[in-house]
Amino acid sequence: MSKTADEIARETGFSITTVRLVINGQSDKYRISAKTQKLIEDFIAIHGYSVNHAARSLKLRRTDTIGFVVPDLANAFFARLMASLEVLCRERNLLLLTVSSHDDAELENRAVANLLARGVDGLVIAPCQPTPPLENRARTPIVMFDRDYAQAPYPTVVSDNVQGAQEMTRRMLQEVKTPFPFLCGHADSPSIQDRISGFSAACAAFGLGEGDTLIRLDGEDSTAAGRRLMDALVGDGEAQPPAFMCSSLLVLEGALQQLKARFGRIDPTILIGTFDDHTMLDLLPNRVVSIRQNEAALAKQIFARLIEPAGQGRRQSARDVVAGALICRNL
Amino acid sequence: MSKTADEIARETGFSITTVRLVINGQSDKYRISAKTQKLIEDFIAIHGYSVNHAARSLKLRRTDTIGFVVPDLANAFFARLMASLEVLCRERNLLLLTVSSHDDAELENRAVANLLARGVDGLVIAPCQPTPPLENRARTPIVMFDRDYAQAPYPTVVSDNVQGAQEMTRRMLQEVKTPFPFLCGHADSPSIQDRISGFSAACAAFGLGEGDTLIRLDGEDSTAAGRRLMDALVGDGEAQPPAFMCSSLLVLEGALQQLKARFGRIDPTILIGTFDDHTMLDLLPNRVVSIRQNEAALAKQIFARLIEPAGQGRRQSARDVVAGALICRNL
DNA sequence: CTGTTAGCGCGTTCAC
DNA sequence: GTGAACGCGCTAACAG
Repeated sequence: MSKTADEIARETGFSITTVRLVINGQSDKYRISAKTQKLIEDFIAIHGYSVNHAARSLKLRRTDTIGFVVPDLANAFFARLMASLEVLCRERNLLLLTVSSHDDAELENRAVANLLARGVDGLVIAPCQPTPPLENRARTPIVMFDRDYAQAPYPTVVSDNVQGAQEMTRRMLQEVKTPFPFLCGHADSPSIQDRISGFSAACAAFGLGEGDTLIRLDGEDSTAAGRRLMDALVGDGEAQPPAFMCSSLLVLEGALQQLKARFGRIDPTILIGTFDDHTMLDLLPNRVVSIRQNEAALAKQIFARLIEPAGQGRRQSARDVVAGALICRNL
Repeated sequence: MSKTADEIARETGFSITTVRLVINGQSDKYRISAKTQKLIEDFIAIHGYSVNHAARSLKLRRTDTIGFVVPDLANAFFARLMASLEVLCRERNLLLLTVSSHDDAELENRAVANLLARGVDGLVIAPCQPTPPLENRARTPIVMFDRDYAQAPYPTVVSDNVQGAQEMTRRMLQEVKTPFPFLCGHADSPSIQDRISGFSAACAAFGLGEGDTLIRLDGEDSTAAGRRLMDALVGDGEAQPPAFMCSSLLVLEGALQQLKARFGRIDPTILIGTFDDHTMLDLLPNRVVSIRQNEAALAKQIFARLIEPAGQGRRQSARDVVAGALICRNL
């Protein structure tokens, strides 16, 4: 460990105050003699000094840390969001404490409690359950994102799922000009509800009736769900669907796996739509439309909500919506 | 904020020691009367209590945190490793502080310095440079992984790249029975050197001479590098290579992008080999061989090295090697 | 069984 | 220009 301010004072013979003034750059303000200053600075250059964050936190009641709880960092979206948040934190000398909940409500609660107990100065949560029972006694600023469970007593930032679904659906209809199915995992989550709304709206705008709006639901968001949904879709038929849309990359993966298992290959003429983007979609020969969330913009908005003066809308649980981008491949 | 132990003592009328004994579950040991215990527990149940980590750290000179520095969390390998490490940490009530260096030496140094200054109890680094100039004055246990820059003064844990490359090459030769190129990004890194050794060894074992061992190098690990390498490989020729191997997913992506750009499509008969695995490789119709690193085993080994008593081999900078798994698709 | 005490290192305030 | 002292909340050792 570097020296403490006390040690420096003792070993240089100056008083602790003098040393501190130099360390904190207030030497001019208090007219410390130039040579004293130089002496101390030289000593530090040799022996080093770094503040003891524990002591500092204890005194200032502030840890210079932000907690971040996500369902799963293996999900590229969360990883990218984390990267964006990290940049914002670094600019302000904050450290991001990231914990994954593995989509487990119990783990999520423990993570939140732990971070709160460690006195984070702010907390960002992508909840995996409707009601994170936060006993937030410290009144730590909290922001939720990604999933907007309506009742949340905290500001929430989400991507514009309605708009995204609508755009993607419109683009796909323009291409195939006929109804196509929307395979939805994690059907009970609010974001998915929004995506369904957007899909339905675009279908209606295209003149399709209720009966032509083909939505298939599954409870979980996984490749298994994708396989189930695709299995139910193709049934015993001999034809691969000309087009379909998925609620997430995982569902898409499962759906494609199922096609491959069932037909031995993926028909390259299928038009594919999916939420969330991934460079590996480049590998498909198919026409692919996807919605990429704007992680940087989301992070910026989250951060803004996090550090905005308390009471300025925090109580009203503001809800921010950030647009995504439509990405087209091979068309 | 929850009450402090002092407040609880004052407000219940007991002494701070009594309160603490109850809090720390040592009430039996010190024979605190049952009713005193109940009184205090009830008070806490109502008003809450959680230790102040800052004060605790200040006193115990221990933060119950582990620092983790990686080049890039968008890289699925690091994300998975982080997840594995997190589990190990949680079991021991440690919090993982993860920071990305974005493959920037300066950021890496700052991250390391910052974490060290914050007094992490251990530090795990996937270095992006040969010499992380660590002024580790606190003698914090440090473990390096993923990239083994030989001189590292700390224990290092890496995947068995020689063995992995050898196995993959052997499997591919068995399939195509003819020399094929190895496209290498980030050629100066030690892991890549190992992969090249393995590749060469397998080629030699197959009876191929030096001239048939086709290795192509690029300085960086990126899709751009992959495109460059593939471009140089196919030149003006009209044929796609029957088989090739890549040093990473990024290089593979770039190589495939280039094929697509050059020939309009990716020949599905190409045999592809790559380091690092990704479920999206399922989407390719091609035969694909890949090496998946064993993140859980790596994490376990890293953790073991991190918490092992200092001096037991730490100084000798142990080097652990963990085997990866060969994954075959469509063959 | 319970109470008292001495720091951990830092920031702040007041005194020389 | 410089020094001394207090308190943040906790742990640990010792004194009843």
